[in-house]
Amino acid sequence: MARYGKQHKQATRRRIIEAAGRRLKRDGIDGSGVATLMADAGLTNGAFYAHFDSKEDLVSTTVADQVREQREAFSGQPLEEIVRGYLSIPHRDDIEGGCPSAALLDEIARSSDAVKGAYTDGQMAIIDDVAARLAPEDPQSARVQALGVFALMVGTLQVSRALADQSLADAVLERGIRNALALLGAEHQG
Amino acid sequence: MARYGKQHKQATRRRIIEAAGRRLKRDGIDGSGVATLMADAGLTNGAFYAHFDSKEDLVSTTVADQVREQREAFSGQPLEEIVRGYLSIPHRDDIEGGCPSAALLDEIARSSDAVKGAYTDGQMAIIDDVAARLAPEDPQSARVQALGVFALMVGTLQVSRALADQSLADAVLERGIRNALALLGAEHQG
DNA sequence: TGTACATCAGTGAACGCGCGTTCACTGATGTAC
DNA sequence: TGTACATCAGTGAACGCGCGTTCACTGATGTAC
Repeated sequence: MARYGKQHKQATRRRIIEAAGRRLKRDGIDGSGVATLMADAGLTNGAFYAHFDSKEDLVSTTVADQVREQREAFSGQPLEEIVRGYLSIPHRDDIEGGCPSAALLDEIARSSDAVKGAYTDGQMAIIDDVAARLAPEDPQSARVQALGVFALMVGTLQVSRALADQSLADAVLERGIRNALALLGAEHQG
Repeated sequence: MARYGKQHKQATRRRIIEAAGRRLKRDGIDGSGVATLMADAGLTNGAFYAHFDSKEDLVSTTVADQVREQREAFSGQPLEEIVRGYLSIPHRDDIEGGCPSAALLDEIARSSDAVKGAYTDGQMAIIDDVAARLAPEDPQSARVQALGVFALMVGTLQVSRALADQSLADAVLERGIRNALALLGAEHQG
């Protein structure tokens, strides 16, 4: 029935989404053209529409995939390790391999509802994971706490990336770790 | 000598820069075309190059102007009022009139060195203003502290803007205020 | 086992459009007399 | 005071280019016999 192996097209689709994850974080959504995104996956522009309805479809799919990957990267790690890894120099210096929120948050905010929805759904899953560990008995308050810490981490990474003065940029990361742990610890024990 | 009043062209330039401030924050850098930017100022595309060397020139100029305006908005206010104003619902809901960092930080990070430099210079002036008030006797540590609080505020505003659930978005702002004040107060007294 | 065939993933040229930029021009302005 | 003029801010059409998208096609694949 199927002329090609069943996994063939699906594997190509995966390849496009993974390459797009890196490209979008590096060059932004508006800064990444369909032809470039396809070339990154080793294909030409024409094949694109056999895999996605539109560029927006790819962007929604990729954002969802990126956030899911971020969630997996966090899973199983102690909270303190998550914070230290997130606010590390390697993560700061690896925009295209790093957290999609830090790279794309304000462009996502300007995007269509489909993209925003894909982002929010995935991000809230991460928040709920953390909240469940913080205070399973008071999920509503724990969510807000987790979001507060997450916002601090995203902002800190962005600021550290924007600073030209490297020793200052490094110091901001260190301070960010201290601040994040304080916000986690105080509530956790209180 | 001058056929038009001296202030005429200068006033037009101002008009372009101010309109561009709003447009860039609303639609992003890549999302704002020269023709649209000029139409916002009540002009046509052709006149653009009598005022700026290139789109990049306008972007650098506008980013610098926006950050300078943000600095003025902060000046004279007590730190606590700055935090409460920044993390307020009106500011969250007014992207085009609000803080350029919250609207554009990750797009600025992807821009040319000219744009990044214009941003960093202005932003560090704000940071130094705050640092001088926090701990004039230890400017280096106060700078890092001020940057840490600023990063928290930027990240919190972005996250609050991205959340679809409004009551959650509002709660994140409230928590952000508490967190920012804690980071200011602890150090201030320690 | 070897060949003819149907499938369909991927190619590459073309579409209309908006981009940043250039330029010949228009016409309102302030000045000179 | 009224007119002729030089200035120059702003107009609008045009440039080459890359965008997102479409489509006729190619050619490698697995299947049928």
